[in-house]
Amino acid sequence: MLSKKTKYAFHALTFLGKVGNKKPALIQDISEAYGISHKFLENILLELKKAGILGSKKGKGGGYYLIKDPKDVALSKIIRLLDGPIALVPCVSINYYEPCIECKDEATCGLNKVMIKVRDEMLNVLENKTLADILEKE
Amino acid sequence: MLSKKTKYAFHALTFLGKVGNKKPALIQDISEAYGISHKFLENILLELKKAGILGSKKGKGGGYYLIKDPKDVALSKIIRLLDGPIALVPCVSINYYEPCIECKDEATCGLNKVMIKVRDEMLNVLENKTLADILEKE
DNA sequence: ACAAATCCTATAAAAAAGATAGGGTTTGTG
DNA sequence: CACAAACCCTATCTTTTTTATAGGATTTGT
Repeated sequence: MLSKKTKYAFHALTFLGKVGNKKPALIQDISEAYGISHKFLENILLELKKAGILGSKKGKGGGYYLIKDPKDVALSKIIRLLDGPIALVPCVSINYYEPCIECKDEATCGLNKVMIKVRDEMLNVLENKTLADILEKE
Repeated sequence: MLSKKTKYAFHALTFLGKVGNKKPALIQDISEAYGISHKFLENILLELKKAGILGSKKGKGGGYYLIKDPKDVALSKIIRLLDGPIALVPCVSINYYEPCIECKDEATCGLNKVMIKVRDEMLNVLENKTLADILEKE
């Protein structure tokens, strides 16, 4: 399951996508819209900013806004940023690869093989669906 | 990612599948084969037994053995048993459904829609691939 | 000058996962 | 029968991860 962090990120991005046009929205407004703790959301938005997805403006009239075109923000990007690997086992992760400690030989591991298949099917959706697809359906 | 519990379950099932023919194998032997703690694995095998996937025999010459035909053990079954939901958000889980607290209206939630798609693609693999597929590739 | 708002980092609290402990029960064998 | 082998069961402990909070620093508009 996705962490709350990631889910909240998606909701916040959706909120900002609806506001649109680089108009800054307040953390406050987003957190109230979804009943998310202000401070928790603050950390999340900051990460999204550092990743180049959001921009921000300080002081009165400030807030966060979407920098990227929603159709250029793949779901996979957000998940990887906040949750880490998408794959179900580390030994088939593309971005967070690690050998499985209990596995002596990856080449002859049957689990490895089927998990590659699962990963590919997940990525097929998550890399191709974007924030724009979420917005379109709201 | 899958928990270690689930990964270990897959490895243990593979081990037992290779032994085959309802010949009981010792916890000890499985745990040594993969470097898994004996006691931790014991709990896992017990759960698999309670779920009707494994059988066991006590006393000398005892152990655990596969009750089911490997091709009747879908990967999804093992994951759900030990890890819970396969879906990435609770509001699209088939077996562990829960509404998302931050979501006011599921019907108009864009995230919900794309996550149904992800879930279906995952299930398409996980319901159709079985222990037999893992065994075949080892 | 002041207030509004983000920025930053640290820490606390809660939950989940991983691991261990230890006695109970069943069963084969001499 | 006695005994040892092996699973059965449930509780607890430890570690890690996740979730949440705290509090001051910095920037900016009026």
